[in-house]
Amino acid sequence: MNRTLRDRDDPVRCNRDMRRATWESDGLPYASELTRQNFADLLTVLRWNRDHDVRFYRCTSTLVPWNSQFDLEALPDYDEIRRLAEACGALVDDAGMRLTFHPDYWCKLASESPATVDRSVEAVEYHADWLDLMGLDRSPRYAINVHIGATYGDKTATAERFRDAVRSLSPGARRRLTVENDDKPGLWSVTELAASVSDPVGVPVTFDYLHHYFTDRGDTYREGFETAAATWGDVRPIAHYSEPKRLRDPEARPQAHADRVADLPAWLRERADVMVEAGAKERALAEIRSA
DNA sequence: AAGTGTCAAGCATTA
DNA sequence: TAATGCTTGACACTT
Repeated sequence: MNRTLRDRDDPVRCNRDMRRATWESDGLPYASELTRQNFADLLTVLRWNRDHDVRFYRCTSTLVPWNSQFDLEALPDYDEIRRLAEACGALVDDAGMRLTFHPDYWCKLASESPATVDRSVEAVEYHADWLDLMGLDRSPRYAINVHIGATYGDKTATAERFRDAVRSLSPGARRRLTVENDDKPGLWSVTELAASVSDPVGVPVTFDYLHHYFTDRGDTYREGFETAAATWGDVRPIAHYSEPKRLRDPEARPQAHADRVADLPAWLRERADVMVEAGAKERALAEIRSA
């Protein structure tokens, strides 16, 4: 989100949503209206980003609320929504910006439950539909970034299920999928992802700097990044950078992200497009640029 | 008008 | 066995 635009008297935001009861009573027409407003505001955010030299944007997964329940073409305002989406994509492309999605925590492609896998595959697919609607390349340049996010007590079997889910994706979804290292020691490190997911089925690994602290397996940050970077082929790698909130607030969980960042490593910026993950969002970026 | 608790989706971890 | 966090807003309800 963009805090500057969100905090205006007339807020600009792309995550208008509704609850189940509203979906059941108001259905597609209301979903269409929210989607239209979300895309209209996405265009405003992207213009702001272009004008302020913010070249990397993580878009909300609530861009099209309840999209698991319908196809985009079914929306009453589809034509207008498509025009707005195409304008968003053209702006991103013309300005050389990157735009990524990060499906929510319940997107579990390697779940032991086939129904959960089906819903998760469907979630990745509708994120890909949005990127297609915007006319953006089917490439991890415009990533749909997920975590495996679980082991189910058996990493080998979990990796196998993840690979099967990847193989079941449509080309537009599969070619944009990336997988990120987790933030708990028992879960997935960059080395494990590179070996069990990237090498066999070609999914690039997003290196998250803070998460590497919890899953480093003895590798330095640079070593972890190099392992991940090698999985990106011709596409410039994505890295996530954030600092622990605990540096400023001793009560905070070790995994919690700080509102701001102080030190964005130069070596990382040289090799990757870096997404700053900070509570203060674009303000955190402005502050390190002016420092 | 402003504040509070709960809400579609899944796991690992901690209490 | 039950909270908690992951992110933040929608909505119903209370003040």
